[in-house]
Amino acid sequence: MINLPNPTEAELEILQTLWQIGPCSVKQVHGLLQEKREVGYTTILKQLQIMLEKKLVQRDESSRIHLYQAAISEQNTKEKLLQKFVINTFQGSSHQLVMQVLGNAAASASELEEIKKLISQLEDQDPTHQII
Amino acid sequence: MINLPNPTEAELEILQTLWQIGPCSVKQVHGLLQEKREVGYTTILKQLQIMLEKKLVQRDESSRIHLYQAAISEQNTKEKLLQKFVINTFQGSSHQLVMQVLGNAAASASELEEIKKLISQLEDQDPTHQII
DNA sequence: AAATTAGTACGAAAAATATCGTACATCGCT
DNA sequence: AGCGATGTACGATATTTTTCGTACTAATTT
Repeated sequence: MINLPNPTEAELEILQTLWQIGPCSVKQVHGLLQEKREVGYTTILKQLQIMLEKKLVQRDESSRIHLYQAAISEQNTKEKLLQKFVINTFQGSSHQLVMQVLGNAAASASELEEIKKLISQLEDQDPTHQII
Repeated sequence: MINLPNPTEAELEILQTLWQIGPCSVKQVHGLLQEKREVGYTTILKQLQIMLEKKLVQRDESSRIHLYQAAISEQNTKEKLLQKFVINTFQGSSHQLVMQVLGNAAASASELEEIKKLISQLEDQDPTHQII
């Protein structure tokens, strides 16, 4: 299975927090995650330290309370994760994936509208656009 | 991180093979995967045995050469994997995911057409449809 | 029937993730 | 200065997933 060097699930969970609230202390991250599930403080601390080594986050050590922030962009990370997911699960066919999403999860009327609008834009901007 | 009881990556890789070619021997599965990456025969064998325990596959032992086949449906499995992925990566917003796909990977004109068609169908069939 | 070939079973190790306990440092109070 | 509260560092363990070597069994060939 193709394995791009991506954050693991637990790491992604932490990244989501950092993307959401920006630079913050271990305590803050732990606080938020704690709301979702039982997890030890040092677990998150350790995780952040590991992520620091992997350069997934960076930290400001100027004060005693270290502040962590994401070192990789939300957009780019999700893009890569999506790419990997599509390859592993839908044999690389994003078309297939979209059909699955629309077919199963579907969307509200207004959101379908929005998607249609985006599609039109794509068609206009580059008629030869060919990727999937 | 939410963890639905899904096949792992290596298991999914094998399932994809089984879905594709139907009931077959370890040798066949191994042969196909071998084309993609270096992997030992007994690795696949063991994996299939584990998957049998987990009821991800079933096997026909009537002949000496056991034949394995997927015990879970392709459709349903991908649906669940997608669900989990959307939750973990896009905070449950399939809308966000679709926008990401269309924006980045995009699609060929004809496929965009197809998607638009599906959207229209969805809109027609149930105007109050509301899920994302 | 002996030797080679083709399978399966199974234990165990390797690798990757995830989780935590304990020790140590620093700050703010009394 | 002494003490409790709040932090970080780090080793260790647990868990999950992946991989493979070795042993055993049945078939096939010579």
